[in-house]
Amino acid sequence: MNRVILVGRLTRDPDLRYTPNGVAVANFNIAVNRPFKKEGEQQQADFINGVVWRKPAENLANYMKKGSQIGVDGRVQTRIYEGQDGKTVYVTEVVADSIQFLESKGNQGSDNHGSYGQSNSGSQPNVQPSQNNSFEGGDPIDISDDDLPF
Amino acid sequence: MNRVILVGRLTRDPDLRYTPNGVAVANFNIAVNRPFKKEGEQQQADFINGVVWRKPAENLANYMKKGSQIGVDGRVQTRIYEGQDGKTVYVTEVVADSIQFLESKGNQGSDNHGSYGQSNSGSQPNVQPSQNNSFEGGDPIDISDDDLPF
Amino acid sequence: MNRVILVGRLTRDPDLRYTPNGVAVANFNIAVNRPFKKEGEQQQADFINGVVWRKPAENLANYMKKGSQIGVDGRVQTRIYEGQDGKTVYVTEVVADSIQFLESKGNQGSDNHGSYGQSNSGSQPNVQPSQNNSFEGGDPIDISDDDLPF
Amino acid sequence: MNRVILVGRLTRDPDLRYTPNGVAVANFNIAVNRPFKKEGEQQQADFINGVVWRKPAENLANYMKKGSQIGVDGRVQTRIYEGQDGKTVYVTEVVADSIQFLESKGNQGSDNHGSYGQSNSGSQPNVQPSQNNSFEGGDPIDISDDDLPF
DNA sequence: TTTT
DNA sequence: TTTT
Repeated sequence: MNRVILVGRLTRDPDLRYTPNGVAVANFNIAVNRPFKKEGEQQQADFINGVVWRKPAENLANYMKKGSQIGVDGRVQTRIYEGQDGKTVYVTEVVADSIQFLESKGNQGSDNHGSYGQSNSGSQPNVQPSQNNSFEGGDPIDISDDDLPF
Repeated sequence: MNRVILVGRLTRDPDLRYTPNGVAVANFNIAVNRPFKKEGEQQQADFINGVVWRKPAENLANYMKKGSQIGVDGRVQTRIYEGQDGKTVYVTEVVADSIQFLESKGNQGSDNHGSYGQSNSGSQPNVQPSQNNSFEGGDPIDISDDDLPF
Repeated sequence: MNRVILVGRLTRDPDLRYTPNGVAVANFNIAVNRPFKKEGEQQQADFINGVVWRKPAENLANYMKKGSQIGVDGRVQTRIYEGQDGKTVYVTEVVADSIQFLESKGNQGSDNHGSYGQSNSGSQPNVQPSQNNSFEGGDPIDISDDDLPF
Repeated sequence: MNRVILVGRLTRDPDLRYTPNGVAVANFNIAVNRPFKKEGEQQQADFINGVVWRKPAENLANYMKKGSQIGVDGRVQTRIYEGQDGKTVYVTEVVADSIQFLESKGNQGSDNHGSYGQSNSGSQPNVQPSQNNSFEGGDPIDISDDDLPF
């Protein structure tokens, strides 16, 4: 039994890539606001890394961008990899089984929600396979179909 | 919206400590088995870090130990702290609102489920405040009541 | 362990009432769309009854109305009561611990989303205690503080 | 977004049937204990109806029985049917995507956990298609593959 | 008695 | 640094 449900906003555009075997995988990060405790306190949030595979990965990259509100239904995954310095890195992230697009209408017709510079939000969707296969802050090496959880 | 539900087994005895203000907090790690994919594959699991505060922290440390099966209802939390080497460490963990003890009967009357040596499972419960306040693999410094999520 | 998370739209305005002791309780029903199975199929939904107590009940009635999108975090509750015909009625509903308002911006500035007539959406919020204490389709009799789940 | 997680005990043996097309479907009811409120109060529980399809339905009927502790991961479903008296009946139940068997070892070697009489727990598993297709307290008529949620 |  |  391992189930996570989150509703939050993407802190950057989803990062879509493809495994050597052509399987789509998108990494994303969402800000999930914590409930307010006290008057006058500023909003706090958890910034949670997520991964999603195959068709939902492409849909996420095609339709959602920085600032988009999404619902995530998935599970908590832990994995380890060796960092550049040879040290073991421990990763805890959410693997999404499905992602719901909230606010889709309001979002579509509007501006780019504060994305800029390094971001590719706006007119052209970021669905092209990346020329470099490293994950931003993730496993830089061996994403193969053997990693697929299904 | 931020909700996590896990059922798994403690990979070690819960680590109960107290903040300077006397608030109980327990760190734990549970192995949550993944569903079997194929015949003949060996069991895989996610090893998820958790924290629980106050009374449920003391209950966990008093009644559960390495190998105990528990259900966790909580939320995903991310936080950062500065490591010994001055680098920022990113932590993703589960903050438990409540913990259910599964298998309590079988566990009570039985042996110590493989705990040994450095473990304090068995006759004496590990509820005494620790003389040193550092977290194993966590924030070594400032645990005060201000950190409390409620 | 009993946890439910829903995201959907109110099918009518929330129905806010007060127990004899002045405790606020709101009944609501939300339509939760099922994922599309096939092209060309029409949208299907589950229509789930919910209850929420105290401050979140008043907030729901004050800020949300028919058509509003909400997230619900709660538990499944079953209860029985005796119907008008003397037969036992079995009720399964969701008791919300917390409700998140989604789409709040788009909703505030806009029209009344199809509410009319018998509905009180619009200018005057429906927070006044009702003169009659019966539940629409629920337990018609004894709502006292003893029923409170906390 | 529609997710339910429950941990509880079967209040009777699962009821396994087959659709005319040979698809397995099991109905079950689990008691989910509520958290204790006060010292001296007696344990309260919610008694929740569930359905599960295909292979997990057969596994549930084969391995679990009245009293077995299970974890359920699924969604809330509402449906209506016409009762014997011609009145519309509203049903709210949990459709399980997956069911985890808790306590499996302790359960296997032990006695029948209080089942008796009308129950078929014990040596022979209740996997045979029933000669009559009515659901105990459910839709008495048309269970066809069209009802399958996947 | 059903929402977009 | 991983549980049954």
